[in-house]
Amino acid sequence: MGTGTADRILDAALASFARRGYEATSLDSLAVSLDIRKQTILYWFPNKEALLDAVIKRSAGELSQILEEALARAGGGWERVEAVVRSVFRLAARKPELLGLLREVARLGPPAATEMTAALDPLVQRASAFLEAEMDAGRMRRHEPRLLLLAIYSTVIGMVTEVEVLRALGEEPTAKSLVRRRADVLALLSSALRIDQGSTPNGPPEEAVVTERATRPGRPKAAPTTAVSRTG
Amino acid sequence: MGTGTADRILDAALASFARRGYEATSLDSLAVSLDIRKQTILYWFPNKEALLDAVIKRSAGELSQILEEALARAGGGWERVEAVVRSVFRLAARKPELLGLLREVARLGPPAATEMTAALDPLVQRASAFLEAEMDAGRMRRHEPRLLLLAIYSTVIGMVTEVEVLRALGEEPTAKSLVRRRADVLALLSSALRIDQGSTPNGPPEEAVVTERATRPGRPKAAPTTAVSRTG
DNA sequence: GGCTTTGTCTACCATTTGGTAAAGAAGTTG
DNA sequence: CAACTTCTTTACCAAATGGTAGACAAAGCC
Repeated sequence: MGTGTADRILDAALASFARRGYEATSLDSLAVSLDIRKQTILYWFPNKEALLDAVIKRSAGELSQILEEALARAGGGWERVEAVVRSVFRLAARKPELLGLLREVARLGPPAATEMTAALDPLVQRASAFLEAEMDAGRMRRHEPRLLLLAIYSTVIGMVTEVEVLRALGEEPTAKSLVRRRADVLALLSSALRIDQGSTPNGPPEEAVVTERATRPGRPKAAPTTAVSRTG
Repeated sequence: MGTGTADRILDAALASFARRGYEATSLDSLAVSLDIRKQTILYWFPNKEALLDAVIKRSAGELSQILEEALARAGGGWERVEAVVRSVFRLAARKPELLGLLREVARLGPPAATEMTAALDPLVQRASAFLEAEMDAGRMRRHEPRLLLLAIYSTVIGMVTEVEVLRALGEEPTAKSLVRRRADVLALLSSALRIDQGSTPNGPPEEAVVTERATRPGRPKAAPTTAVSRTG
């Protein structure tokens, strides 16, 4: 990441906006965490909202770049869905703030959300068109593409950012759990969307199974001790 | 809802916490919207956090009551999933604040989330056990029950509360759109989870989706004491 | 009537917030 | 060196925030 002051501020702001929320982040606390004075922040960004805007702009760029690259590497058909999902999960491990910010901005609404929306719109359009094409080709079950996209978005983002709900379900937010969640999301999406399940038996469901095996050999739902009793 | 001061405060707080968020809701603005003084709020609730707690307690109770009733009326098997989803969508139309609060509390984390979690835990346990039983009975595709639950939760809540994402997708947050979304969610979940044994007596899933005759005939008189029209 | 309880209010207050003004400090350039 | 630009700081500030203390009115109770 950047070494310049502005970049350091953006990093800290991104982290705090994502984890604590925009309103709950004060310029002072941000400054303290960076060991600078609040006025330095206000020198680089005229006010708090401008800071948020800058964070959104940079993050949206990074986000779409990551997804674009994943798509560029990916093949066609279902592979593309998988590539995107994997990218998001990788991001959840490597830079969860980006996804946290996405969630926060969606909560904040306009004008913040408008900017994020605009930046990610090309990807949304591509995804929408892709889903429709897949349906037309008979490789996916037919649904309203936009709503399907929202369902996929919600599921993946939920699996990755809904820490409290995960906790409520007795799922710890560890790296190992993340891998399991990824496998499950892919399996779930596959059974929800794919139509070709009968024809190509072994090729497609590949990586998900591979990574899952990597977690632990004997994990067949032993359900040790408590099912769920997280009442901390 | 209640006519007492405490109840009116709870109503307004619920609405504002859900729509604007906890931090963005000031006791003063709340008081203004109720045409009372801030100190009256602090008379009934010792501090802001206690107010949030009370809102959560009441809302969690209402929420679980609604779901319990829906489950009590519902039959078995897939019908139960449908009943719950329908309940949530009905709630989204009739009292969206409850779902908004759920989302907000999940964002806030402990201690708020802990309370909500505790209150809804029985339902979570039932749901989890139910899903597992359905899988064991071979009526549902096998997945990790808790993660499946999270996926369902995320999808439904997303469809209902992610206003900004909906807007980004070109989906207007109207009542008509809500009905479409409900149909789509049910169809999606159906194709994702159900193992169709080919002996479905009630026709294809799409039909069953539209069965519910909407609650058109009689609206229950005048709205019971508006739940905060706007806040300064 | 007096006395206490209950509920709402006015009057303050300490802190925090985002933000302004302007003074250094540290180069860069003429 | 002096002027200028770039960056960071100190010194303030007005508004808003959550919260305390206590006056005041209306009941209920003896």
